[in-house]
Amino acid sequence: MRVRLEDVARAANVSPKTVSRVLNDEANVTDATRQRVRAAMEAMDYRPHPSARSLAGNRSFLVAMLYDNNDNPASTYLAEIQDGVLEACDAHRYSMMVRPLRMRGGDFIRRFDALISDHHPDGVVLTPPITDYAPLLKRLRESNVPYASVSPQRRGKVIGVTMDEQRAARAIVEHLLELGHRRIAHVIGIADHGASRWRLAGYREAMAAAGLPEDPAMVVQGAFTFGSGVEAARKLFALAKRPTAVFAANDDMATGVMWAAGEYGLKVPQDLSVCGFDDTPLSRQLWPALTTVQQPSREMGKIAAEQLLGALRGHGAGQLVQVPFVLQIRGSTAAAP
Amino acid sequence: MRVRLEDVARAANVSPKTVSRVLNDEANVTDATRQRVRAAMEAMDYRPHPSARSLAGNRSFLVAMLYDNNDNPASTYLAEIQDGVLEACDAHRYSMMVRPLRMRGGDFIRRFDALISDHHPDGVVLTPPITDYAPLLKRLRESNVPYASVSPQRRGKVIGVTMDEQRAARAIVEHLLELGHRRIAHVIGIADHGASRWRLAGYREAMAAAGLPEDPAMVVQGAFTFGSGVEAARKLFALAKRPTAVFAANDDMATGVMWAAGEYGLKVPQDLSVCGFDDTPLSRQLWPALTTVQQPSREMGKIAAEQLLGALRGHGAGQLVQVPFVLQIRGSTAAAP
DNA sequence: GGCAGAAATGACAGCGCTGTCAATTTGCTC
DNA sequence: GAGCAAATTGACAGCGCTGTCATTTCTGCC
Repeated sequence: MRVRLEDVARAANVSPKTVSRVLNDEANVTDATRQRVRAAMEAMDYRPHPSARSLAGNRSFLVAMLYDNNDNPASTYLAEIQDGVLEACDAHRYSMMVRPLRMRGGDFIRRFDALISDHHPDGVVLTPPITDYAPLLKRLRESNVPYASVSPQRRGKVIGVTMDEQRAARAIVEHLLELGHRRIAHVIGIADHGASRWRLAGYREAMAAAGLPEDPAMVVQGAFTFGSGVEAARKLFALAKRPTAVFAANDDMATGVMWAAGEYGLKVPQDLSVCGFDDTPLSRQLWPALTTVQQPSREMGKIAAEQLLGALRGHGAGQLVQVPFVLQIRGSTAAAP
Repeated sequence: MRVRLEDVARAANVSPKTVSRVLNDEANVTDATRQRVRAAMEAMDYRPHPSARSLAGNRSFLVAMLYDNNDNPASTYLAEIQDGVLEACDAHRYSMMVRPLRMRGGDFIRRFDALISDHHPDGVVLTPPITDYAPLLKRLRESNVPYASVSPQRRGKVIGVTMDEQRAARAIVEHLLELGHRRIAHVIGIADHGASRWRLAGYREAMAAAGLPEDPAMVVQGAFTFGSGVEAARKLFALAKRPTAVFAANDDMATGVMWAAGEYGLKVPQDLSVCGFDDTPLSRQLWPALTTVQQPSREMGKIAAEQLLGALRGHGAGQLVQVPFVLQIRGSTAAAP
């Protein structure tokens, strides 16, 4: 039979309420009592019943991780974040639930509300691009549900984790500049994603700092997918003065650019340097391997969840933590021809 | 304030217990009453409190999806299964929780027990390679937790979903044979995964049926990773009589084979045909794109969860459903040189 | 040693449902 | 229309915890 809190109380010779206090790390328990109760819990392998705790205490010990399954980034990126979030939740004895929330198609507010009233999460972790949907953020604040973002965002009083995408993008373009490239193209990601904007801004910043005027033909719209990278590259390669280097806003599009280069008989990196962003496993498996920006996704998920849980448990308000990026210079970039 | 079952009961002019009966689709409620209660629920946007239901009814409405985060297959594969499982759970108003369970390192039984007593899932969905760990399956049965597998397994009285991997492997090797290949190599996956065994069996079957004696040098061990594919291929290419075609047990290893081909100056598919298994997104993004076997992962996750939920809700015992595979013939295979 | 105030502990109700079983209504048969 | 079994409905306790508030025990201080 299941060991209940009451059983532990009897074994430790205290009232159930005191065991509850120990369980929840509350104040006003002498160290001696706390020890005794802890020992009894241990000895009996006591496991509190989550539903009973939730019902009586009016909290669920549940964190929901939201992602957009419509135009989400690479699934490996999400999987890594998920792993990190899960690790943090486990450490704090919270459960985690993942929830897709399609942002295209209007009624996401209704679906979000349903999620909240169906599952009662104590907090929510937002992943890109959901982090960029202002109406949802507004709704989150209205419903008074604490949340943390794994996000390129860095403004406002948000808690979670971020990376300086603009500086990373600038750094990778500077790498191309150092290799002697001047005609450097950029393939933009989905327009309304924050990530796209910051990566573009970093590209522009680097080009401007190098004294290169912006050539509109060198900046083409993509959509974060392989196919969109192929199409964007075809436009670039059809130009009279084609670029010698392409910085695509993510690895999938960069892969598309490399594919298109093959079509046009351009050798990477001899004729064309290509770089991406994200450091997906794919980027290492290409030939040549892709120069890209690595972000510590797993760690970011973990940090975001920790900030959220810290705030939930009243340990301060939660921060917006910035993590470093790493430039992964690999075979797809070389000196300008 | 929250709408409770009692409120619905008052509105529909019945007892709380009757509302509960309607909520749980129980028998012995007249159609008229059922209608009335349903209408009241709808009108008040009633959402049962999961913890209260769980506590009183002694079930959690929770399905746990287990995966091995040690040597798991491609994360996209898992992500797709997860999506399918989630879809089925949502449809039946169950929650889903994903749980990594590292199989290397012995104490997975203890960690599994902790998972059960911490979260009380009503059922469990197993993904490869967890499906192959007999001790865990034994423990599942002992603890009386219903489970379904997404699995290459096809023997025994298991419920879930399966694909005929052996026949698929045979089919892809037959495709190579039809192209005129005779020296066909196979790169095996992690030895104790069921998937590896069946894919190898399919390879052997096809070769034997074509009257080709098995050449031990043509069968090399891999580990489902890109790197292991590279190494395996190097061994094959170093042979005096190198293969004209390689069938790798998954796409990641096939990608490694293609990489190694580049190192050796072998053109794919002119000098070497390569094929894989899984149809990961990666396989489409290579150049040339990879010939491979597509399995409907998302659908498989959904079916497994549906079988499990059906059994949980007493609609029969649950089946082992077999889904079809699709051979994806793409640019990486061509006539033998 | 006695007293006030703070700290520790406990009693008890109740969170929102469902299981059990009793009470009531319905549908038949004669 | 009485009598009986089956179907429907309801009363009530209780799932395992925590919130509230009352009670007891411990401090320090005069």
